[in-house]
Amino acid sequence: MKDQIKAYFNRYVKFSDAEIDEIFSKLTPKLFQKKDYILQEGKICNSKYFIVSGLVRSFYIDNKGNEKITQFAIENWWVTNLESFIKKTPSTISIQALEKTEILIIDKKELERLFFSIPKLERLFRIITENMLIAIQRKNDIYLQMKSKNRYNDLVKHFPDFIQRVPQYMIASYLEITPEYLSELRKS
Amino acid sequence: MKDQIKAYFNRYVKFSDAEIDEIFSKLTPKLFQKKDYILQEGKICNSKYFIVSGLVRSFYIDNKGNEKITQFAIENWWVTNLESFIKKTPSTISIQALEKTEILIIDKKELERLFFSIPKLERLFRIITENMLIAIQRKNDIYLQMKSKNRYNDLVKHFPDFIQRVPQYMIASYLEITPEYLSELRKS
DNA sequence: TTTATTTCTTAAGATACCTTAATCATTACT
DNA sequence: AGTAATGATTAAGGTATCTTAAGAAATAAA
Repeated sequence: MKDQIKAYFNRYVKFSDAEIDEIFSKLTPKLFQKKDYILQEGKICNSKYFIVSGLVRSFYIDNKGNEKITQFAIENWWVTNLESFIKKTPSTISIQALEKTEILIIDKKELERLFFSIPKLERLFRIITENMLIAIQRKNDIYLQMKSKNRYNDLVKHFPDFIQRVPQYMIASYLEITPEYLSELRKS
Repeated sequence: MKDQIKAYFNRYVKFSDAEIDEIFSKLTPKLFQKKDYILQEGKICNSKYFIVSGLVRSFYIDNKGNEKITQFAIENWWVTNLESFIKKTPSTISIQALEKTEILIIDKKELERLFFSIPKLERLFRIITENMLIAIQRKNDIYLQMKSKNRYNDLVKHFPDFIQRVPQYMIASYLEITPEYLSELRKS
């Protein structure tokens, strides 16, 4: 696991082994079983979660009581509710494991301390945040332009994993359509 | 103008006057008239743009030839096409002034140099990027949950400025509906 | 293997939003 | 002031997607 972390952290910024050790010592591993909650809506999110293996979803319950999935995340992705994390407000989303999932937890205060002791880490997190922003903008652009049929095809093409590992009704939720309509689309 | 910059940069991180001077010396002021392009689709975006005063929009042309506005930005906001800026790929959007707009331009290479000479600046930009991510996520959530009638009401409530300063058909584009349908909504 | 639970499909009727095209209102130009 | 250009409204008919409700299929539990 430490090798995976080392490779991941060295991807954009080079850290010494001593720095990696220091960072690693602040990461708390935790194993989540399928359906376990990593973060519950309404709680304040004081951590960022690094997925070592497995699959999770972020979702909230809309005013009609339906689950709306905003994100899937797999190995080597970070998940958190950034707004709650930054502003210490109650989280508007829940994060839940869809498979048995190994996670490394970094506490907000520990991360702040690490930013001061290892400024390069701040650089890494700036870059990660930029990449997230790009990803989320790209998703929006695609959704803006495409009808749902094409959004589904796009997802199948770029993330075939998700299609296989996630039930159809969750895919529908992520695509912002009803499961019934997705079923309809798949026929044609 | 320098006072405005100083206040802005000191909002999240405290800089010395010498540091502010160094940063300020790398910012190139430029005045854009209404309808001038700050960035053209297809060009590589090598700068971030800080709006001192005025109003701009980001937009692209969809496959039917319609303009789709993805963002408005006013004084004290940064605009850029992050994907193009980071990956040096052709920009998928254009940025255009909707009013006479004063801009400070920071070149990518200069910014990288400043990050090394003033590490605190990296911190500021990490925070700015996080705030942008939060804003874009919030917009998405609102758009996911709300029908267009409510999205319009929400915009009127939170950004009354835009409604007054921007023609209705651009508001419609931003809300992802046709001008005709927005007109319909406004009646009721 | 049987039963229970979860997931997927089908179909009919409803609604949000779009398309087109014409008219009206406003602002800018000469 | 008069004409052109731009922006806003109205209305009719069409399409994408949702709602509800029921039944089929697959997976998990007993």
